[in-house]
Amino acid sequence: MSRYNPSQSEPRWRAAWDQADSFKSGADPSRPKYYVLEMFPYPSGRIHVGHSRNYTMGDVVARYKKARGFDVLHPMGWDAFGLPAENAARERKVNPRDWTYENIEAMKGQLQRLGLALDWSKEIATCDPEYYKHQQAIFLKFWEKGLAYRKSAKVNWDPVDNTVLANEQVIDGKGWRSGAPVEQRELEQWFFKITDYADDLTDGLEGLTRWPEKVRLMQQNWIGRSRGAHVRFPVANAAEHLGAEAVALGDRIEVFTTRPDTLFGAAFLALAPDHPITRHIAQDNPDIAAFIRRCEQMGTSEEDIETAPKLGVDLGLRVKHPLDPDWELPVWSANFVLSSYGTGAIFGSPAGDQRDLDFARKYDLPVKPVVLPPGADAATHTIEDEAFTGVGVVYNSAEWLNGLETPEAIETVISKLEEAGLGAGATTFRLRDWLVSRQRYWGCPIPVIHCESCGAVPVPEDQLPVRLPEDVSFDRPGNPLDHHPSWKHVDCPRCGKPARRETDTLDTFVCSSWYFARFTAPVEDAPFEAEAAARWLPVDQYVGGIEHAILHLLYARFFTRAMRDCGLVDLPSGEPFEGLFTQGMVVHETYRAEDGRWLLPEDVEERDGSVVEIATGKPAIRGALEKMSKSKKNVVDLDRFIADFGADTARWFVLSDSPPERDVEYTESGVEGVWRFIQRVWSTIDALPLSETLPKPVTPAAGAKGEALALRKTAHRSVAEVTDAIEGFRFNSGVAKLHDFANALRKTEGSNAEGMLAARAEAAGLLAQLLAPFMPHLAEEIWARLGGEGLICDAAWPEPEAALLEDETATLPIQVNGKRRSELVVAKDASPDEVEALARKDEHVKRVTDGLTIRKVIVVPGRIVNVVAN
RNA sequence: GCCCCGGUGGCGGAAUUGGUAGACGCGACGGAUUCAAAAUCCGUUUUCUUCGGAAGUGUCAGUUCGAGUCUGACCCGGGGCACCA
Repeated sequence: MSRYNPSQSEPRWRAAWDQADSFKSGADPSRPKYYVLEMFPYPSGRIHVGHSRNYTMGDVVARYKKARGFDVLHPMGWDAFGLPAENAARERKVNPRDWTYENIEAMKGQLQRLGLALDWSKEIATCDPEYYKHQQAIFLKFWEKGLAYRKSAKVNWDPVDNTVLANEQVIDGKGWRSGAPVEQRELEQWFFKITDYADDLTDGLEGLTRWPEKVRLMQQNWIGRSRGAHVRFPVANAAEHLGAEAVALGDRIEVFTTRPDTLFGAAFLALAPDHPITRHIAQDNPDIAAFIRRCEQMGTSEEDIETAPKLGVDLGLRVKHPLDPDWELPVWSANFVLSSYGTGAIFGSPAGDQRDLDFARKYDLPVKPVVLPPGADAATHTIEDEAFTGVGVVYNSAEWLNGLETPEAIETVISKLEEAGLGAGATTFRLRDWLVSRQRYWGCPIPVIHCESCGAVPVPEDQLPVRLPEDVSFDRPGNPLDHHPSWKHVDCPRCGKPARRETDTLDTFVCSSWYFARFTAPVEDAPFEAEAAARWLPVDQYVGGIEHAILHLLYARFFTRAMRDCGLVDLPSGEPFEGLFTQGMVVHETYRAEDGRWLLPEDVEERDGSVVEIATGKPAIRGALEKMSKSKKNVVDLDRFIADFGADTARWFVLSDSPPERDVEYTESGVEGVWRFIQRVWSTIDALPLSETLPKPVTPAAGAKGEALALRKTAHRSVAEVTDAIEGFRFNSGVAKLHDFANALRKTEGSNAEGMLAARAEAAGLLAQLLAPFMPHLAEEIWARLGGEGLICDAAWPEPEAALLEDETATLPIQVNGKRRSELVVAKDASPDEVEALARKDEHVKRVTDGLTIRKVIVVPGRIVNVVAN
């Protein structure tokens, strides 16, 4: 009996796949296409077992779809621009380019050793000028179309990474990479007009039925569409308080509200502290200037905001109620009004909004309820400390409005406002435009030249790419492109006068917003071939981490729409990813020394129930299970793992036990279990007689009886079950079913029943085919051993024989009053009456119903019998 | 505070439309093999039990002939959003 040796077997099969060009896409355009993609990696160094889960899942799908007859595109590339390369340059004095390409080479080898069915002919690296020159062309196209623009705005500044960040990259007020608290700076920067698509991006979510509900919800919340109205309040005493500039600032104050139906409950207007009118009045009013300063000094952290009291100051300004000219309202400035949302101004309706109520109570402003909650009595309903924010019936308002239900009242008020020319229905969004400038070196240069006479001028297309200079110095902080002696000095392409090159680079999320399109045909003279993109897009199955739920996945959806509208891609929906799967991580135990150092799991051991560091003998602390990461020292290197156990073990392990969307814990014993399984499968195959005497593995063992028939049933049932599991992304269930199947096959060893050899040969062939997407090397080895034709990766997926999926008899559980008491073996086509009669005669049923009357017997054919007795 | 997801043996988890709860794996225990160990193989493994059976899927109620699955309230864990008008 031989053992299975992956280190000998696996390289042989990878060479065979390479030689046959097995995974080349587009080989047969008559087949339906299937595009499967895993989020491409950042070349950070080396791949560990944690990374491999993502690629393995995509690979199962790719291999399965190929077997199902699809022309599969499964490419791989490198999200190669980014800060770690610059940090490496600073710390180790290496060139970011060299560092990146070395990592790419190392990681490519690792991915290849994992046995992934990838089409490497489509490989791309975003830091390659061949890639980013097209990105620069797309940028210029967006600019031409008004989808890219430059403006001065308050932006998020990361003081550690020394660059600005998009809103999406600020998590809890901190930079997404550095974790440093973000500062606000007024800078002139490039933006993409993602807000143009805010509506469409929200509406499009509904069609993404193969996306996780959770991701769609997160995007919906992030875009934050609210429908309501803009309402303009005429200023009653503008001349007094705003002076000659009243007209410039507007003699009306516009607010946004989602509840125009509560307009008659208005008690005040409130402006943001940095609203232009607030600022203007503050020029001559020290009290208000002091208030603004005080608001600016307030923290922006979660805790600060939660505990911050409502603060405000009366600006002295008064406005007229838009639907009642005799009614004047005071105008305040309040710290809870944000200048960045809506119009930066609100009308306070204290009975219907908790913040307004808190504010009104504090400053003694009137609280008039105008919405009557369902079931409440108009005569007695009052508001104390809690506002009523729900829907109901309007009262205490204008005659024409009283008595209307909330939705109708909203519509009615909007029409009245429109008639009066003082408002209109409106939709606002939380989403802001995407800030894409970065003050970094290792990114795609923005192809713009700044000229004193001509302004910002696009680099002519025939001069693209604008290449990054390679002779850069990281000796001082800041952007090396700014410090470069010559790179930024160019002549204006329009007037020829000396000008300055834009030294900002594009956010690396721009690179990942269209790479999936370039994969379809990475040609030289275009971002991608329009025809190829039209055939392959959208991606049928995308696999990646949940951490990109908003960032990458939202940007890519925007970018695809923008490319569509620039005529670059023919994809009417604008949706790049038809199916999305967000996989869980591989987590592993962590250990720390008492002084806080992270320790490798192999550097600690258990002594008398507690953990100690082997080197020092000092106690160590067992930490939480954490996602594998270098900084926590709990990674398992993929090369090391493959050398010890083989790629198939890694693949099988990361798919076992936990559902794909949840985390899976890395354990030595789990890995050993996989190793045992592989050896057992191999020895089961090895126990079959030599291939010459065996039927070919695809031959049905027709006419089997008894034990042989039972094995055939198990085999064909397994085909159906494993197929379902793969289709439904339940790889852990597929793994379990394959365990069952392999165990069943193994149990038939030594049986001399009639027709058994043929049945075993057939089953072994089916087992190999079902294993193939999960453990492709072992599957090839078995296939060859059985004398299968060609490579198993080229074989068509097996179809179960329908007749073998059904039994002639059914085992029905019998319940009495819902409790299982017995079971009954009946013919599959037994009539309900027969089954009922048998159930009534059952010994256990008789015993349990002794002394009771059987009221009813429910027979669910083929499933269950329930006897109701009392 | 709002929204979403989850809670099943010692552990990871299975049970896809309401129909035999605990598949499969890990661990543990017992046995075989061995001078011994490793490896391997066989068996047991939800709990209680008077060995007939009884209880059991976070808690409490409900719907149903029948609930892990559906409904309501609550408890616990995880995630997202957050003075967003």
